[in-house]
Parts: sequence; C-alpha cells; structure tokens
Amino acid sequence: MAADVEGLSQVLRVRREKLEALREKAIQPFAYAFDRTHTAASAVADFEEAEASERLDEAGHGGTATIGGRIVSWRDMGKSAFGHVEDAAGRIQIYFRKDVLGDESFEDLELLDLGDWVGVTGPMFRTRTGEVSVRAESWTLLTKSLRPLPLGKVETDAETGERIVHSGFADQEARYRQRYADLAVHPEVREVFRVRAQVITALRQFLDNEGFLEVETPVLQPLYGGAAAEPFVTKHNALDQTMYLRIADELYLKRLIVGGLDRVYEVSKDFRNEGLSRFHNPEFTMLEWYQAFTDYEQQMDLVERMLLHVLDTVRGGRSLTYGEHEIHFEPPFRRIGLVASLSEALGTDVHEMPDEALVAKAEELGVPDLEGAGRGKVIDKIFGELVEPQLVQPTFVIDHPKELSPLAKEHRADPRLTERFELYIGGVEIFNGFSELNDPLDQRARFEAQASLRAAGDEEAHQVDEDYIRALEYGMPPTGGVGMGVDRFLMMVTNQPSIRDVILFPVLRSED
RNA sequence: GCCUCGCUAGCUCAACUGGCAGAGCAACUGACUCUUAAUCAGUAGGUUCGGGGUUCGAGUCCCUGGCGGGGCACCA
Repeated sequence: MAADVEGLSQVLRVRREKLEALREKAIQPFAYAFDRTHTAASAVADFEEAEASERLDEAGHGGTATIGGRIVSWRDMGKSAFGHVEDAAGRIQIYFRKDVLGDESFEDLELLDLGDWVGVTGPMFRTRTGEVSVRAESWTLLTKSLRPLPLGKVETDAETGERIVHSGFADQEARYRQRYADLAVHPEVREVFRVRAQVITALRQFLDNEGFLEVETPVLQPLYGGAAAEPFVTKHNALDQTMYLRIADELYLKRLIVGGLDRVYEVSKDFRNEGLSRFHNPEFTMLEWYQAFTDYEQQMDLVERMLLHVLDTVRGGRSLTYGEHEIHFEPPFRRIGLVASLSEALGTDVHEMPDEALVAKAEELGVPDLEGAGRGKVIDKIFGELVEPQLVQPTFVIDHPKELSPLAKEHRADPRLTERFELYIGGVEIFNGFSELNDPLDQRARFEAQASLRAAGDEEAHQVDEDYIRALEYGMPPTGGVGMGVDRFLMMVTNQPSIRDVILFPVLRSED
C-alpha cells in the first residue's frame, strides 16, 4: 500500500494518508447509504418559513435537518468551523462547534477535505451575518474524496448578490474530458443539462399531445440514408455483414407511415463521420417526426406551435438571449423563398441566370471547392454567403431547388423547386422539413441520379434503397416530415457558444 | 484535412532580447468558538506535453510528434 503512495503527488498522497487514518479509527470512508430529511434548498426554505411565521425557539432555531452533500468550502476557526455543503440543487452552510459535537467528533473533522461527501444533522439557524445554516450536532462521512476537485473560491457580491468565482476550472479540454469534475464544480453546467432534459421532455409532451406515437428505429443499418453524409462503418460478426450507424431516421420513419402509423416521431442519436466544429459533433441528437395528410405548410405551423410550447414550458417567455442577439419567437415567423430572396439580394432573377454567371458570382464571394457542384448546390452556396448569416430572428427559408432535395416532393407550382423549408434561428439551421416525396417512380429516379453521383465519386450521395422503394410502392399517404437539430436548439435556449457545451461527453481524440 | 493560438505545481496564471522556474488558491504545521474569496505566521509541492537539435546555458530558439481552443474546409 505504501508503495502505491510513493509515486503520487503531494496532494494525492495526503488524501491517501487520511484514508488510512480514517480506517485506523474505524470510520467507514465509503458509506453504503444515507437517509436525509432535506435538500440544501428545502432546508433553507423550511427555515425561512418557520422564521416568517415566528415558529423559531428562543435560541433562534428552526427545525432539525439532515443534509447530505459534498463539502465545497471550509473555514477553520480553531474550536469551531464553517463549511458549505452542496447537493444537486443548492448549497447550505454548516456550523461546527467543538462544544456541540464533542472533542472526538470535532477532531475527526481534520480528516475531511474539500470534495468529501458528508451527512450532517442539526437545527437550522441564522448566523450573525444573516446566512441560514445548520448547527451540526452530528456528522458522518459518506465518501472520502481522494483527488482534489478544482473548486474555485466563491464570493457573493454584497451589493448585487452576484456569485463571483475566483480561480476555478477554466481549461476547456479538461472540462470536456473530465465532465464529472466540470459538473461537480459548476452548478451552472449542471443547470444546462437540467434544461436539456426539460426541453426534450417538453418536445415529447407536445408531440404526444398532438397524437404522435414515439417509436424506435434501427441505429445499426445495412444501408444508410435520409441525409447526405458519410457514415461510420462497422461489422456484424455473426452475420458477416457490413453495418452503418444511422445518419438519419427518415427512411425508416416513412416506412412506418406506409404501415399506417400515421403520426410518428423518434428522438435519436445520429452519427455522421465528418469534421467537428462549434455546430457539429459526430454523434448528435435529432428529433424527426412525420405526419400523414399534411404538407410542408402545415408542418411549418406545427414547428411554430412546438417552439412556443417548449419556450413557454421551459423559459416562461418567448425571447432568448443568444450571444449578442435577442431572439424573439412571435408567430408567424418570417418566410422567405430561397431563390426569391437570393434574387432580391442579387438584384436579378436567379432562375434567369446561366450556370456560368452563378459560378462566377460564387467565386466572387470566395466560395471554395465549386468543383463538380451542380446548379442547385451553387445557388445554395451563394445563399449561404449572402443571406444565411442575417437570419437571426426565426426565419423559414422555403422552396429549395430540386437537386438539393432528393426526398422532397416537387413544388406544386414550380417544377424547378421542392416543397421544403429550413428554419434558421440565430443564423443557424435548426429545422428541416418538407412535403415528403411519395411517388415511388420519381423516388427511384432520384435515387438513381444520386447513385450516378456516387459512381462519380460523391461518397455522400444516396445509395438506392430498394426496400424503401418497395415500401413506397405499397403507397405512402401525403405526408409532411421534419427533422430538428436538438443540440443546436439547446445552444440557443441555454445560450452556450459550442455544441460541446450542451453534450455531456462530446467527441474528443483519445487521451493516449 | 488546412491556418492559427495554446499546453509551466492539484487548480488559475507569471517568468523581458536565451541566464538560479515564481505567485494566488488548494495542501501541510501552528494560532483563533459567528466565518463566508475568513484572517495571521511558517512549510512543502515541478518530467515547464513527449522526443530530438542549436547553445557555455533552453520554459523561452529550431525540428518532430501528441492533445486542445478558435477559424476555415466538410456538413444537400
């Protein structure tokens, strides 16, 4: 045992030694369970209520509380000590006195460290400086912490009540790699993930109320599709078959519409084997839904109602601060035609522009990598440069060129376009939906066009999915469908600058 | 994949044109029974991301590798 301790740094060694000392005193350093009567927050609330209704005893004590939590601060005064204990939702100050605890229990406090989990029991009171606290009559060690947490010192601004953290834990890499430590020392990070759960619950609630059925479709797929992206490739040993991790749920969900499950949705992890960025994690959460008998117009209305439901539920308001922007969600959101708005920006009808003029315009804007790009792709690129960044307030961009959308129905009024929308918020694409293509012959033709792109070297083009076409041949009712980038939406709701800040364990290169 | 910035004590950061690697917090010893960034006195703590090179001498300059942040590309 002693040999293990040799190579450790001083701070780790000291804690191991305290662990040994605890064992020698027959103090169990890793308890089995603990019954508490209050959380930190509920204890404070109880005391304040007792105080308000004048139910304190003559010593100023409210009821007795038993709290469990992690020690996050400590101030030793000799024969007394103050510390804060933090649980999932709050922190509370504990006051330890030698004359209350007795000599032995008080001296054992020396074996505690910041980061240890403890249970404490005692009456509640308010200190001279006004903080609601527990006067410890007994305490028990729940878990000894053998590694110091990067706890910053917390100052509460006397004027504003603001919480100021000194030093702390700032290294982004370390925070993502050791999310446990990040969460342990940053209540505001825990809050982001609480909001995340609330948002996903609210989304489910909304769709459930609209009569949708939540379903689960395969993650492991023999053919991938539903988006233009490179997949992760794996292999099933017993079947001796190549499998792909899904890049989208779309084709499976529409098979369910064919089968008569006329309103379905799935909250899914999708996987795309692409670069990483502030807006891209290789595995990410997508919400997709499909609703029979609707078109993209009705789906835009649904998206609006859904967003308002989520914001009302989670934020209690229809505005968000995202970075330097104030974003207001007041329906109906602006709707602009992709080609129409681009024509306006360029001062000339895009449909009338020859291919060469479009390419020239793209090059002028510094769009790289135009090699082999079709007309639709070039238009999309120019749009991305000129219009997209301005779409801060929620804006539906609608009616995309046909070649960009192999799964969307041709526009009923213009065969060059499709009935499709993308909703941009804060300059970022969050939703993508369309009137779903349900003509199996047209679908086959579009797949085959994709297949020839693929043969020409486009790794991201669709493969022909014969089984999906077979499903469409049985007949899919008119259907509107939508996909939502849940992580990106959460970036907006929680005002986080990177997708990694809303994903608990973002993808990183392995440490060794 | 490309550009760029970074990696120094457990944490947050210093260290000039190359010249003994430092501070605050945390830790340890001591004082202190209402403190709250507690305070006061003292002590210890380092593979400066790894490898190689230049130099009398490298945290610092050069080469190479690793990991990360930001940007770009990719992402219909």
